[in-house]
Amino acid sequence: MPWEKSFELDTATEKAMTLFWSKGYEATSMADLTKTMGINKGSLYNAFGGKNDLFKRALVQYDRDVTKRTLDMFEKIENPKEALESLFESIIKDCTNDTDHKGCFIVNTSLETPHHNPEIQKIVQDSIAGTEAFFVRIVERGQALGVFPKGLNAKQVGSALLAYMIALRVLSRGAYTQAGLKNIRDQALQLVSI
Amino acid sequence: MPWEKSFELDTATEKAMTLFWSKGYEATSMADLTKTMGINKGSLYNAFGGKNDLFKRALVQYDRDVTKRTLDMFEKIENPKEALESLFESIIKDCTNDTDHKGCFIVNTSLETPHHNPEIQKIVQDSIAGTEAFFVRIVERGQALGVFPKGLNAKQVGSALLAYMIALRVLSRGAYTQAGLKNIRDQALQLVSI
DNA sequence: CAATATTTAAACCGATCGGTATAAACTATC
DNA sequence: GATAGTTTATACCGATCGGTTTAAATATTG
Repeated sequence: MPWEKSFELDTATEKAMTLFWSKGYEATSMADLTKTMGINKGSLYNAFGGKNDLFKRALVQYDRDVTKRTLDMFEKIENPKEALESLFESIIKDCTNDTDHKGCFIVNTSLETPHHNPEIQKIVQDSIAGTEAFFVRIVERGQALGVFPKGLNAKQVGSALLAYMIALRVLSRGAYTQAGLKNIRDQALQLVSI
Repeated sequence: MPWEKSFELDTATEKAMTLFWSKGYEATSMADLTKTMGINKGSLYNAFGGKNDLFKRALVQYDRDVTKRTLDMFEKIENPKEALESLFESIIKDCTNDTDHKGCFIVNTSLETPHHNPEIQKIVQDSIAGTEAFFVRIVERGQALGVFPKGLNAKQVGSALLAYMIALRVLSRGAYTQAGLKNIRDQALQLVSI
């Protein structure tokens, strides 16, 4: 056996991810990708298959390494109220820190969803369903611990928190003011305040 | 004076609008546009200037003929509670009726906003600010009429309603279930329930 | 009909699109 | 060092991109 592939698939995918995340599928060209990923066109096609396959791989990797990882992190916070506060705070902080205003790759893709193939659509749907389930669990745990009102309908409030999060991600791409974002965050947290 | 232009600029723009609305800027080609608008390439460039100018014109026209017109319509409803109910109902109804799942042209564009020129960005920002102001007025009027709780912070609740609306528009593109959309609508209306 | 202006179809432009092929340079194992 | 597989650079593919140009066909006014 003579040689192993010299570049890490996940590392290369991560660079592709950032491009697709920032610019979307259509506006990202293969030339962009090879330049940013630092690998040759031939290697890219050999390793990933094509633009669409690479996009799908990047989306799956984002869901695994960013979305799921972030949610896991916040779910480990013992106080659900603190978990929600930190989560929404981090979304707003993202907005100031990320000069590219990339927002959320999944949310961005969900807007292009009607023009993607079913596989991509399913990844987006599952990811969003996962985020909603996360919010429902947080609400239920908060109720069990007595830090959230017992009377809340956890599923309903979970949907509402998902909605607030998505709106923040959308508006953080540039169409809104920082003050407006904080208003929305405050309203989200007020949903579960006693 | 020999002749007037034979096609209505607004009618042609409306057809372009539907394309951009459904597919986004990048994914819509000049060939798509000339075919759908039913006018020749030369005429299109002569009358509109180019793809970007046409996009801007379509976006302005959408804001005028769809967004503002719709909001005006709902604002004319004397009971603010009914106005909100009808508005959110119509968003959900859009989702079932429109097989293309176009969502909202302004919201769709706001997601691509980082890659559009400042003029386009401003149209999106102003439109969203206008929608927020609409919600604030509705809330204030509802409070004055005693159908909404007096204790609400109208600006905060206005932001929250805007957020719910945006989330509905995003999720109606296909990433969510009909039941989930209704959950979100219910939560939005509960914001102002006594 | 004559004059004027618009629309159309079509060829054309250079650039770029996603994707492929090739051959040389490289790096590992044996 | 020979061998085998990977990488690179590069040229190439047909198709399409946004945009321009040209000339003929068309429609409106005087």
